Amino acid sequence: MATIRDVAARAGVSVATASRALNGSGPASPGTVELVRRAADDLGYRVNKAARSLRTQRTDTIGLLLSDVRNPFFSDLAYVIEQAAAADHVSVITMNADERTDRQEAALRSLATQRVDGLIVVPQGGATLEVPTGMPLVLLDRRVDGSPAPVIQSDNELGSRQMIDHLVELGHRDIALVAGPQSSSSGRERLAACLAALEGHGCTPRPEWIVEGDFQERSGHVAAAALLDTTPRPTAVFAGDNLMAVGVLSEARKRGLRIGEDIAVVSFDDSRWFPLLDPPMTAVAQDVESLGLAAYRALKDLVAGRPSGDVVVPTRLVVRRSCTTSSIPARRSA
Amino acid sequence: MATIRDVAARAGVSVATASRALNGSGPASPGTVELVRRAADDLGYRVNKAARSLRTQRTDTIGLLLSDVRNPFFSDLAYVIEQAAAADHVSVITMNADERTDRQEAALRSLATQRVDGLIVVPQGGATLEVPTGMPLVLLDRRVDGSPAPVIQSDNELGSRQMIDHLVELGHRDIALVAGPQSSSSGRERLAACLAALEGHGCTPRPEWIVEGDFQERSGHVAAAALLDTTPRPTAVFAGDNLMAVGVLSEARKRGLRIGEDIAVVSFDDSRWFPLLDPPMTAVAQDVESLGLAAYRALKDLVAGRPSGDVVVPTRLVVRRSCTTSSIPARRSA
DNA sequence: GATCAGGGTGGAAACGTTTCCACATCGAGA
DNA sequence: TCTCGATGTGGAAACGTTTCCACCCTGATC
Repeated sequence: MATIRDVAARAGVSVATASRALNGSGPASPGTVELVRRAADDLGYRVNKAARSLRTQRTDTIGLLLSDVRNPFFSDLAYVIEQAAAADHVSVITMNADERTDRQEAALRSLATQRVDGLIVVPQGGATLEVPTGMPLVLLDRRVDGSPAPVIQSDNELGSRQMIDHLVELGHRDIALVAGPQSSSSGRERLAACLAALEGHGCTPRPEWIVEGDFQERSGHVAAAALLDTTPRPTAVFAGDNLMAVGVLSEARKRGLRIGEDIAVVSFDDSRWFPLLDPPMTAVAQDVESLGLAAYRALKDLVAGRPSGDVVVPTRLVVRRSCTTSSIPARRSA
Repeated sequence: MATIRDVAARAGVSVATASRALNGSGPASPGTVELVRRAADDLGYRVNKAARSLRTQRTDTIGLLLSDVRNPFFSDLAYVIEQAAAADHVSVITMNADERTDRQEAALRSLATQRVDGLIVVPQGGATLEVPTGMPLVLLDRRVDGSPAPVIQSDNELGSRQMIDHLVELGHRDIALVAGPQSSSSGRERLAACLAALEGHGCTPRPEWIVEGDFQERSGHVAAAALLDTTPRPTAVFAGDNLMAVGVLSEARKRGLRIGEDIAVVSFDDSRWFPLLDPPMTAVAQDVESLGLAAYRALKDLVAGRPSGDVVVPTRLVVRRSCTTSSIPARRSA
C-alpha cells in the first residue's frame, strides 16, 4: 500500500507538505494541494490510521459496549450511534458483554488497548466499571453507583407509571411484575416506579407476583411459569423489557391462556414485532433515536473537553390489544 | 498511560527485553518475565495497539460489513462472528451499508484506512466491491460476480425447494413470490430455485405474482398490496426474507385476510419472533451459527495464508401454522 | 532601498512498539 | 584450556504519520 512518502515523491514535494496538503492542516498553495491530491488518487493512497493515531494520540474511533446485540433495543441503538459517528468520520467498535460481567471486563480491556477516544457503555449490574482514567465515558440505559459519567436513559419512572395507570384504568388491580435484574439501575428504577404507582392506586401486589428476571427471553418463561400458577392469578403481567415479554407471552400461550382475554401481557420496550403478535402487544416505547443521538453527542462533548450532563428521554405508551378488559373479575367492574 | 518504556524502567531491564518478556516472542529468563509482568501490572500497562500495528503490520482487527444490522438475521450473524473473533483476541469493526451501495463504498474506504487484517462482507448487489488488493476477503450470504473471494451462504436452492414442495404438498398451486432484489445473488438464487421447483410441479406462477422487493419491511408491504389485488388471488405468498415477510403479513392483516386460512404467508429466514406471530409463521430456517463460524474460519485461513473455499450451509424447513390448507380451492382437493 | 510580515516549503523529531543484530555469559565438549 | 552453541540481554532501526522549527521567498510598508 502506498504511503505518504510515495505520494510526496510522485507530487514532487516533501512529506511534510504532502501531509499538510491532504489534511488542510497548514499552509499549502492551491497548486500544490491539487498536485498532491492527484498523486494520492493515482496511487490509491489511504492514510494509515495506526501511524496517525500513534502521532496524534487520537484514534477517531469510539467503543460501544452493549449488553446484548441480539436484543433489538440494543441493536437499534447501535445502528443510531454508528450512523451518527459515521457522519463525523468516527468508527465504532461494538462489543458484547452478553449480560455477563466477565465479558464486560474483557471487552473494556480490549477497548483500552485500542486507545479508543471514548466509550459508550451499557453497564452490567454489580460490576465495577474499570475504565482507564481520563477516558471519556458515557453510560447508556443504566447507571452505575458512584460513577461521575453522564447517564443517558429513558424516563423509567414515567414509563412505568404510564403503563400502570393504563392497566388500572382498564380495571386491573391484580398486576404482576417481571422485573429486570435488580443489580441494574433500569431494573431497579422500573420496579420501584411500578410499585409506587400501584401503591398510589391502592393495589399493592402480592409478593409472589413480583419476579426478577435478567432481561433475556428465557427468564420471561421462567417467571411466567411461576406467576401463572399462583392463586389468585394476576390479571395482568408487566414485563421489564421486550425479550422477557416474549418469554411471558409464549409461556402463557403454552398454558392455553388467551392473551388479552384470560390475561393481559404488556412490556416496557416496544418492538417492531409487537404489532404483529397475537394479539398485538401494548408497550411502553422508548425513543431509541433520541437515546442514541444523545449518547453520541454527550460523548462527543466529553471528547472535545466540553462538559456534558445526564439526559432523560421521555417514553410513550403504545396501546394495542394485549390488555383488553374481559379478564377482569366483576368486583372491579364498578 | 504507561508505555513499555515505563515498564522496562520499573523492571530494570531494556525495552527490548520487556517486549520479549510480555509477548513471549523471544528468549527471556523466568525471573525477568516475572519481574516485567509485575511491573506491567503495577503500572496498569496496556500495549498501544496503534504502535504495535504500525510495527507489525497487523491490527488483530477484522471488518464486518453488514447490509442491515437491524435485520435480526444479520445481527445474529454479527453476534456469532464477534464471539468467535473475541476468542482469538481479534476485534471486529462492524459497519452498516444500509442496503445502499454508496454507504458500502464509504464503509470499505474507512475499513481500508483502518488496515483491518481482513474483511467479511455481505455485499450490496449491483456494486463492484472495491477492496484494497491483497486484503483477505470473505463474502457472506451473497456472492458477487467475478470475485475470487470465498462465499459462505445458505443453500438457497434447497431452502426454496423445501418450502415450495411443502406448499404444493399442502395443495397450494397458486403461489406468489416476494423475491429479494435481483441485483443480489441470494435474491436471484432463491427466485430461480422457486421457479424451477414450481415448474417441476407443473404450476408456473402468473407474472403478476412475482414481485421484487429489497429485503426490507416496507417493500413487503408494497409487494403484498400489489399481490393481494390480483384476481385470482394467490393462495400462498412466499417472502424472500424475514423482514419482507413481516411486511406481507401486516398488509394482509390490514386487508382483513386471515393468515393461514384465507391466505398462507411463509418466509425464507426464520426468526425468534415467528413462533409468536398470529399465526406462528412457517419458515425456512438458516443455520446462522454455522454461517457465522464458517465465515470467520474462512477469513482466518485467508489471513494466515491458507487457501479457503466456498461453504454452502443446509437450510431446514420449520413448519408452523401460517399455511394451513383451508384456503385452497376445491379443484386441487383430489 | 531596507525592513517586515507572512505564506509556502522541507528537514527532522517524535509517537510506542517489535525485531534485527551484536554482545556477553555460561556450561559442555574437545 | 579453548571453542562452541545456547541463552539472555541491550542498542538501535523501522513502521507511517504529524508537527515543530527554520528557511526562503514575495510583496508591502516605512
